[in-house]
Amino acid sequence: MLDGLYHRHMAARGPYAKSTQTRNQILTAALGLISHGGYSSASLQQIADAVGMTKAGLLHHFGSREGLFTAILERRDQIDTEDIEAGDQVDGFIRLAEHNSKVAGLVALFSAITGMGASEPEDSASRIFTEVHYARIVPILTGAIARRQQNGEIVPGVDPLSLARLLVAATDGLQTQWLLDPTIDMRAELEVLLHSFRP
Amino acid sequence: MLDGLYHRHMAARGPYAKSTQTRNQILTAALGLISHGGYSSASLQQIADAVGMTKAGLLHHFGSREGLFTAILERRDQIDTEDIEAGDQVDGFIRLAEHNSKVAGLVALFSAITGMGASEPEDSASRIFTEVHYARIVPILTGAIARRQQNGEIVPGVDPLSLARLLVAATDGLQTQWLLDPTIDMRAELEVLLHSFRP
Amino acid sequence: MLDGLYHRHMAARGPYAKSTQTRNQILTAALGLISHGGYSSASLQQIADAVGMTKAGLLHHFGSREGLFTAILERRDQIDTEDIEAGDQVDGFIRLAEHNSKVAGLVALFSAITGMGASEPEDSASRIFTEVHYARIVPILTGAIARRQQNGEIVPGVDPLSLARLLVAATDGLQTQWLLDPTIDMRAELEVLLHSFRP
Amino acid sequence: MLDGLYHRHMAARGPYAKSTQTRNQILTAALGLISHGGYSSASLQQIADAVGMTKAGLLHHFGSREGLFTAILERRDQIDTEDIEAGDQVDGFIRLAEHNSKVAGLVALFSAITGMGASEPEDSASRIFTEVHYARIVPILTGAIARRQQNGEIVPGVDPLSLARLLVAATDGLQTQWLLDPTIDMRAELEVLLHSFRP
DNA sequence: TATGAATGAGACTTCATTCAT
DNA sequence: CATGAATGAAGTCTCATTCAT
Repeated sequence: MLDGLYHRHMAARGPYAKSTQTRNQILTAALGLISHGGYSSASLQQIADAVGMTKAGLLHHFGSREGLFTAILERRDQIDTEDIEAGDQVDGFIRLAEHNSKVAGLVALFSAITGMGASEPEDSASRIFTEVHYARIVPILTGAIARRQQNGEIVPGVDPLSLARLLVAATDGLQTQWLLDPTIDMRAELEVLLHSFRP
Repeated sequence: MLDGLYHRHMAARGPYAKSTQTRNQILTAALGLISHGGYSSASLQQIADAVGMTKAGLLHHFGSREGLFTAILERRDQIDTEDIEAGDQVDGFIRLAEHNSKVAGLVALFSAITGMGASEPEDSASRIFTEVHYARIVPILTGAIARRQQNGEIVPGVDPLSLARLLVAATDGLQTQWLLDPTIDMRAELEVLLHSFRP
Repeated sequence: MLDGLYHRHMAARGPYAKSTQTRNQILTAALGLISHGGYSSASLQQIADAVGMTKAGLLHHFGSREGLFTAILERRDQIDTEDIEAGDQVDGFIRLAEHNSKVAGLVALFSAITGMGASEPEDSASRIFTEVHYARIVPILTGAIARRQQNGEIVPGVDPLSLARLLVAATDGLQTQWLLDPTIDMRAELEVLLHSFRP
Repeated sequence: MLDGLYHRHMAARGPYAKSTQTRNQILTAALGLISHGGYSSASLQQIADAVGMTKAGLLHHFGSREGLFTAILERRDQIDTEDIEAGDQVDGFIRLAEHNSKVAGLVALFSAITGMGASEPEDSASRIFTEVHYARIVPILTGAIARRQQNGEIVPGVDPLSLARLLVAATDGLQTQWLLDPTIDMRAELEVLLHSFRP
């Protein structure tokens, strides 16, 4: 379709530039609102006000409120995954957990979406994100742990998949605790966990 | 259980007889709805329909939708705390995590409320529950872990508070994963974690 | 009716003394609230607060909110009727209209109850009051006007019933206007009306 | 009527096409319900059911229940005012009073809104309507009466403003009586009143 | 005589979403 | 690409009323 070509063409320099910029403004505004008043207070109306658009404008870009929120997490997840896969994957995972915790609202949004999403119907945006997230991160860590085991950095008796799940679970759970008490040192806690599995 | 007798006694003659019964019906209906359609689909209207009341009737008893949901978790938390304190506390905690996961909807509700609550304003019902929950369970486990350490059942080098937080975090995180994949054996996972801290 | 005698008797010394006093306090408080915030703002809760009772306490005395309001008007209607019948009835009617307009809230209550009551179902308290009120006052004035006609004080060609209705209607309508603009001189207006029917 | 054409024109293509139609359906349904069960029984829920909408849908169009009711009266008031100003104004007023009394519910609504509104706070919708209504009709009649006086159709000694108020008051009051007893001939009653002011 | 609890009804605000423009 | 209008769903507050004590 001409339409596709037209849009791809324009994207390089034309109206899509603005679109991408607009989308990023929206996502940033949403994160800011979440970090202030929590997940449930970040309504479409509030986000729209923050970026000077209407609710319908937001939905034009993201389809739904949940779609907007999962777009934030999805974008972050893809960046994170690339980073993790680039270097040592276990260390990368922990490093990212700590790093992301500095982005106000991101942990809160992740906590809320996965907390709710896990019980939602299968076609819900938050449920889908949650499933994809775990389906992406757990295998990566499982592989990394298996490799460490072969290198003798992790005790041989433990199932890599189990440890990967534990590591992810502990990270998620610690994020929730950290939201309530930011003095918690997530990285140190996770190091304690990993250390106990060293030979 | 003494608790049961006490309540049954009150129910038989006090002015709250009907109230207690009604409240329990409401809480049970709410759990059922959550287990079916997830947290966000359990609206006041649906719960009201399920127990044959109006929305205003529910709100008379619980003040708000969140108040209703936190009442479920609070009630469970109190029963659980008593059970945990009665015996071996670390084992009790793990046993309960597994046991509660058999009550349809309870894990989903806990996951949603703590996931959202952690980022809500300080006066929000879900935030308050979440804070109280951690303020209750972490010290209990910290003490239990310290005692195990003195008995030589846990390696001496680890900070009991850190391990308590890790244990709670892993449990919460595993519940989320379990909601998505109920084949996960939460108890076995947690045993792996604890085992790694044995001398 | 014996009932009337009985109540008057008990009021003087028996256990009803307190009741009568309480009822009067309630009615007075209700009138005060109406004069401040209008009919619809005078809720049972507000009246109860004003007299230091509970809503259920008020309803014990008056059965319903409308019952309370019509009790005020009914009591006033009976006093007024006696006054009117005692002297010249047309003058008495006009004098009372002016006199009552000095009791804050009374005109407002009458206006609201008759305004709504006229369209309510037949068993509604406000409807019943409204019907009884007109069924009481119109015949009295009809008779009085007929007598004035025979005395030559009113032109002979007019139907006494028509004029009575006109007089009552004008009085009611002027009360509404007076609520909005208290500078209106109700008595002077009604004198203009009556004057036009003089020979 | 030009007015009709104009509106029909807009309805055919403007963005408010559906809105105007919907609003009229709502107003008509509301009038119907009032004529059946009285002012207080016409709840938002009932009106919503009658037009196949939800309560929130109604409130989108009218802001509040009172706003809906005053919209009915306001619409009628504007049409009536145009009609009155077109011809002889005193006759027009009386003719309309009689004419409107044939629209089921309209008199009941007017009676209820003005009866209550006169005592409500200044920012209440019913209060505002009531004030605007009198501020519109009384001056028109005052002018018309003054002109009749100059033509020698009304006795010279009477204040046109007083008579205008009396005429409006009598009309409003008679409407209330007519609601209770529809055999009352409002037009004949008002002719009696006007006749008495002829020279 | 009076109360607190329970409860339905109603109004209204916020919210997300759809649709036509 | 973005908007305003329309609209259903939901939560929450106020209110009147009933009932058992």
